[in-house]
Amino acid sequence: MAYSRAEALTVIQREMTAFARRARASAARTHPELSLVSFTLLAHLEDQQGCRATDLAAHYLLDKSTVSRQIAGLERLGYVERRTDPDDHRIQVLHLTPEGAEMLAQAAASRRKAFAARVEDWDGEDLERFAAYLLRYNDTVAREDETADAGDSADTADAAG
Amino acid sequence: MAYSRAEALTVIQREMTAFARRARASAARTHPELSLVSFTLLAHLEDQQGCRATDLAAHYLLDKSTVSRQIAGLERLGYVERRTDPDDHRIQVLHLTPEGAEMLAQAAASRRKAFAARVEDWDGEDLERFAAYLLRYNDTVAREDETADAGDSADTADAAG
DNA sequence: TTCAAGAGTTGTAAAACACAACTATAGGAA
DNA sequence: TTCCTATAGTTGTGTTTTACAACTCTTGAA
Repeated sequence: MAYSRAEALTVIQREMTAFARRARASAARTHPELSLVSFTLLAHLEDQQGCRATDLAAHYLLDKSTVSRQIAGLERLGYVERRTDPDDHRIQVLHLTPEGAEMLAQAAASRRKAFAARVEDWDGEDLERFAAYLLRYNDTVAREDETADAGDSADTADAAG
Repeated sequence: MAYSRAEALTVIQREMTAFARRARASAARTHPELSLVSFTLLAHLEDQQGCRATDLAAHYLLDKSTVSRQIAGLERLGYVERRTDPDDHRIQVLHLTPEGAEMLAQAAASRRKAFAARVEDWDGEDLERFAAYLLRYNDTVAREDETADAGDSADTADAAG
């Protein structure tokens, strides 16, 4: 706990990145039937109570074609359904099906179990603070993306990523 | 700041995952000539002052074939060199070349710049705590992997990813 | 000397991904 | 109205990342 500001920045970047590098493999091991991508897309649909493919692409910095194919796969599996917006037929609002919600819940539960074990000796206050820091950081990134959409400085958006 | 423990867990998992999902695209945008994988491999080589391909694979949960090809690419680019261990000719200790160190420094600097801007209004103490939490969490995961190697409970290793 | 284990490479295939070109819809302007 | 531009999404195509399996080479121990 005697970091300089610069050291803290270095550590945060390195550890966040290490975490990110492991994420895919970890998810694949714990729940082979639902990749990290699929899991996060379903989770976002649940969180948002449905949204457009475009919103998913923006939120996860993916090309719309990638999202389109991912969603097509999830639809084939029966986890996602499309509801065309009655006011604008260009828009398909994506929703979890009951099967999708169930699968998400199962995957979340097994992930959650391993995660909870990993932080079982953490103090509740530390967990809260950790959560708050992550939220604060990710909110900053999200706001950058919004302004980047308006302007053109997309290259400054989300670098430590 | 009035999360229950369960809520904090949920938030941490969700936000870490969202971060992980964006990481690749972000890295690609900020520094197109050095992918997230390449960057992390080079960074680990610098951090460890050289290591084996096997160590990289274990640390990032990648298959040894994946690491082998990544390293081959970095070697072609002149960023990494191999030094066969004189005592054991099976082992190739990987090291950054001066060019690799230079490239890493440049990529780190541009990532760092964007990152620093994102947390510029953060209090130093918060940054320290955030860094400490990440270290603490990742250390737990690393220890799990070690014990998993000894035993056979690889499925419990690194689930929240 | 034989043999099992570790380090690394290569063959192969699948998945994720981006870019570009396309269709279709919507909404405003001439 | 017609035309033009923008948005939402799909599809064609090619690259990259990745894992698994089979292989070579080296080591060390039986």
